[in-house]
Amino acid sequence: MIYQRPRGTRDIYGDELERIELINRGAREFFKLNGFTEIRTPTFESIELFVRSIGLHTDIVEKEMYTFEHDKKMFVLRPEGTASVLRAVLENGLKPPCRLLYIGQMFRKERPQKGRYREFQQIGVELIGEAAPFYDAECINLAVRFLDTIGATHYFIELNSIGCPVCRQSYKNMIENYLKPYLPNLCSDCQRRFEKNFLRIFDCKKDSCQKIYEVAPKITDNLCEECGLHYQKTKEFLKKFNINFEENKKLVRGLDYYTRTVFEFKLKGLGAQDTIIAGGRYDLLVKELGGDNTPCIGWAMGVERMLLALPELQPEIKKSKKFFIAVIGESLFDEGVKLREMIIKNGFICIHGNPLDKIKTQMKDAHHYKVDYVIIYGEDEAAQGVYTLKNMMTGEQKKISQNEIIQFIEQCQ
RNA sequence: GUGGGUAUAGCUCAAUGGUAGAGCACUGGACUGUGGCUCCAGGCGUUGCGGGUUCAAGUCCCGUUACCCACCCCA
Repeated sequence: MIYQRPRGTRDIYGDELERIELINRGAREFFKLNGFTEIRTPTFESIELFVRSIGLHTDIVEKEMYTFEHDKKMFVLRPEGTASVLRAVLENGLKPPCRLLYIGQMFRKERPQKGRYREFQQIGVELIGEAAPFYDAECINLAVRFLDTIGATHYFIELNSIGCPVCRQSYKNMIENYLKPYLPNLCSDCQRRFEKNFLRIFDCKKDSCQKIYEVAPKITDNLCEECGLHYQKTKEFLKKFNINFEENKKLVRGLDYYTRTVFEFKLKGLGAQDTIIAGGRYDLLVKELGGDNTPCIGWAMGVERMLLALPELQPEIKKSKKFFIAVIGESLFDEGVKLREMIIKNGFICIHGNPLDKIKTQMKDAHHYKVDYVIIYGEDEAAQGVYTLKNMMTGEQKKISQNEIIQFIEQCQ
């Protein structure tokens, strides 16, 4: 093999592509009906946009993003959708509140593993300019109902609140004091997280660390009054929506702009990357990007991961009947063209064989393409004014008139 | 970036250090207007790549690349 696709990329075709398109179409339809507008932003943006939104976690920018320079400016293949969408809202002067849907490829320079690729597709929604807890619940509700329409079921929802900068700061003091005696017992990763991004310690996968965190105070239990109330109301609305969720007080986010509600939809049996939808409230980000104070909430779904987990739960893709026209001899070509037009007009798939090929070759082609019916039209048929219709499943064939074949195609399911 | 596993025909995989094989797929024929079934015929593939050990390496050793899984990270 001389050429190979780059690490972490995939060639998508056939049934898999059809399933992805089915989900995309489903998303457009569903969210349009729920008052969303689709937005398509550039696949690359100025690097400053993401540096600004992600903050001073510069190692993410350097290690995890595809960057390139052009005309002395640095650009980056977008690693996520939210920053671009907010930039577009500000740049185009869209007036909040607005509800936006995006569908597109994202790029992250991570080492690939199960359910993690360097180029992947996300479907995401953002409710921009909505502060009330109802919208936290509504945002999750929309995800649930969308998953319903695409036939996904075996997931569970984890919910938490990580508060605002005020409660986070006081919680930080609390947890620092609490963990100080345990610090030497934590793994080296956790010791680093403790310094750089302390909420992330709860993501540690080591039992020895988790044992300590299990009984440590959680931010969820130490929210300020407003954040606590917001969380309470969110949960009440979720119950009114009849949505089952598990509170996970160790569910956190890596970036600072997240506030209050965070949630993930997870699937068992997916491997280490088991989150199919991740979302949360980000009340600080628009201001961070230079806009007015604008509370927002949204989520994004990884489409490939979704598909990887639920191939069998995809709604059956309707297989349209497939015809093959085997015209024998160039002089009869016009007849085949007419037949094909009629078949396609009726919404069926039709492949036209090469009229210069022997019938045997054309039959083999028909078999190769797994067609349902072959219509043979050669000298014999032309002389008798009929067509030979062969059912490739049963092997039966019969000669029928032009009217009969039109009737057959029109009644074909 | 770190760790473990894997790498043999188009695909899925065999081969106690001793001549590289099978199934499927593919091509042709039996079958000159009929695919699938049956039968017959057709594969010297730099065993990922580069070194080394050995009389002898797909097999052992070192390096390297790619893939898979996990860690880190996760927007």
